[in-house]
Order: sequence, then structure tokens, then C-alpha cells
Amino acid sequence: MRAMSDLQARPYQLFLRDEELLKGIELLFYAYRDFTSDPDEILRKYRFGRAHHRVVHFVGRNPGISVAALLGILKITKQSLSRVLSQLVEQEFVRQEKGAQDRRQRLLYLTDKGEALFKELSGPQRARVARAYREAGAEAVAGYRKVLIGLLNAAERDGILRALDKS
Amino acid sequence: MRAMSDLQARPYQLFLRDEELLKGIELLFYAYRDFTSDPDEILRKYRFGRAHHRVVHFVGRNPGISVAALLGILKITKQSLSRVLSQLVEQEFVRQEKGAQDRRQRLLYLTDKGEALFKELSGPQRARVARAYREAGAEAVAGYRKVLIGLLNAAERDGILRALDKS
DNA sequence: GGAAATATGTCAACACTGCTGACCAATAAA
DNA sequence: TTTATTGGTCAGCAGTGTTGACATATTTCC
Repeated sequence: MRAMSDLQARPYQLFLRDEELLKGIELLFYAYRDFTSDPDEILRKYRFGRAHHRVVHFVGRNPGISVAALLGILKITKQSLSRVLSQLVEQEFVRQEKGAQDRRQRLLYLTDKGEALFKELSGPQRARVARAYREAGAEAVAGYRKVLIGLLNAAERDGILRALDKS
Repeated sequence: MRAMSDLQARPYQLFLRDEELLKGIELLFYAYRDFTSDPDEILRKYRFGRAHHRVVHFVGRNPGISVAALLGILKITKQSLSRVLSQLVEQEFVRQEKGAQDRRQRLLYLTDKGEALFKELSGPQRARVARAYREAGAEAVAGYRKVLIGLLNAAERDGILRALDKS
């Protein structure tokens, strides 16, 4: 494929590395594309989109989360969140409660209906991840996590890891 | 957090597994969120979006790709592709060429301007992946790949792997 | 107590990117 | 020559991100 002369012009390690990096990028794209396809289909029944899914997921996983904290996870504006959140509240998938200490806060919880949706949406995703984990083995899973953690913005890495370990 | 009685009602292994699966799901979300943030910012300068990025990327990586093949990668409709593709062609980031064997095809190539954009966009992403790979180590990278491949739709897995190895 | 900061909500407008449906033209294959 | 394939286009709609401007309730600070 490449002549020996190329190995002089450009260090072999570096060349290989760049190709590997691009493959890593593309693999992430493909995996995420397929990963989101199952819930996307389910959401159509409810006339919801991915944004609704994210809210249901992170409220379900963080009962009593504040709006500000949810915004921090999703990294969107409050106006964007407001649109989907008010739909979820109106249709009774999510319930809001005034904070006990700070009564300005609207703490978020899933209703029973919300829990059911959470499970319906996460079912195929859990199955997909379970299959991938099973096929790859425990050691590979550890590597998968290690690399994904490395992909995070360094500044927020600790916060995300803490959030993931709260359970 | 959980009483011993729960361990009887639900096998311990299964419980742990479910928690791990949800963490794997969330980690993928966070990684993809941060992974796309760098190019997103660059794209604003050009008044382009993520869809433009994807086209530039996959045309850059597959010079001479047909429109149908590109649609197969992106999994969007031709109308959606058309919108961004025609902008990229008009602004001379992408060039179209009639197929030699099949003259119905419009084979796609990056122009020099397109190549420059490709590099500008992939730079931060390659740096991010390089950092993650470096921090995690070769063994972890192998696991990362193994799991991501497992997340792909089984039906298309072989095709994607072949596409990734063409280089 | 009163001013300032914080948490949240809301209205309006805009941009990007998916989608469906309906056609059309050029070219290849049967 | 009919039929299928490749690609393009117009129109409209939905979902989700953005900015900017305000409004309200509550907490914190001086």
C-alpha cells in the first residue's frame, strides 16, 4: 500500500496512529448511530424526540434532580429544556416538587407512567449493551470504559464519574 | 441502600449487571456529547451543522463514494442529504463527478478547500481520541473497539468493519 | 430591612436537520 | 422498449438547538 520511502518521510508510528484515530472516530459514530436507533423508534409512538428521552433517562436515574443540575448534564439552554420538560410534565411522565431547603428549586421525579417509559426506552439499549459486553468480555469492557472516560472533557471528568457512581 | 431481602427477590448478578449497563449507556452519552463539541464550535464559523461535518468526513475518507453509499452510511433520506450536499458543492467543499462505468452516479470528492475543512474539523477530534488512547493504553483501546463493534446492528457489522479496514 | 443574586419559567424568533410525499430526468438493465 | 435504478428537487412539517428579553419567587448578603 505504501512504499518504503514513505516510512522515511513520515515516522511509521505516527502514520499508523492517525489512521487508527480516524477509525476510532468513525466507530464511535456508527455505534452511537445504532445505539440511538432503538429508542428513536419507540419515541415516535409518543410523538417524542431524543430530547424527551434524555430528560426521562436522567430524571429516572437521578430522582429529585434540580433543573439546573439537569441542564448541566444535558448541556443545553433552559429554553430548550423547558420545551420538552413542560410537555413531559403536562402529560404526566415527570412530576415537579418544590425543594425542601430551597423553595426556588423544582425537583424532578418520574411518575409511574414516566418509570414505565424509562423502562420501555432503556430495555433495547440495555439489551444492546448487554450483548456487546457479553461478546467482548470483562476485560474489554474495562478498556471500553477507560477510553470513553478519556474522551470526556477533562474539566468535567471527575464530576461525571461521581455522578455515575452515586448508585 | 438495598436490604438483603432484595438479593433474594432478584439475583445479585443480575442486579449488578443492570446497574453496569446503565452506566455504560450514560458513559456513551457523555463521551459523544463532548466528542462532538469541538467540531460543532468550528462549524459555526462556516454556518454549517453536524450534517455538513458528516458529509465532509465520509467523503474525505471515501473519495469517489456514490450518493447511495453515503446515504447508507449516514442512514438519512436523500432529501436530507441533498440539502447539505448541495450547499457543500455550491461553496466548493465537495466536487461531483459522473461515474465512469455507471454514468447515473455522482461520485463525490473533496476539493482542496474541502480537505482543509476536513483537517480543521478532525484535528481536535483526533487530539481527543489520541489523548484518550494514550491515557488508557493499547489493551484498553482493543477493548474499546471490541465493545463498540458489539454495539453495532449485527446485520451491518461486517459491512462497517470492511469499510473501516479499506485504508 | 432592602439590595443583589439565584432558580426557574416564558414569549418570540431563528437555524439546522430529520421526515414524508410527489415528481422528474438520465441512464442502465431486462 | 419497457422497467428499474440513481439522483435531484420542491414543499411542508416536526423536533431541537440557539439568542434575547423579561418576569417571578426565593435566598443571600450587606
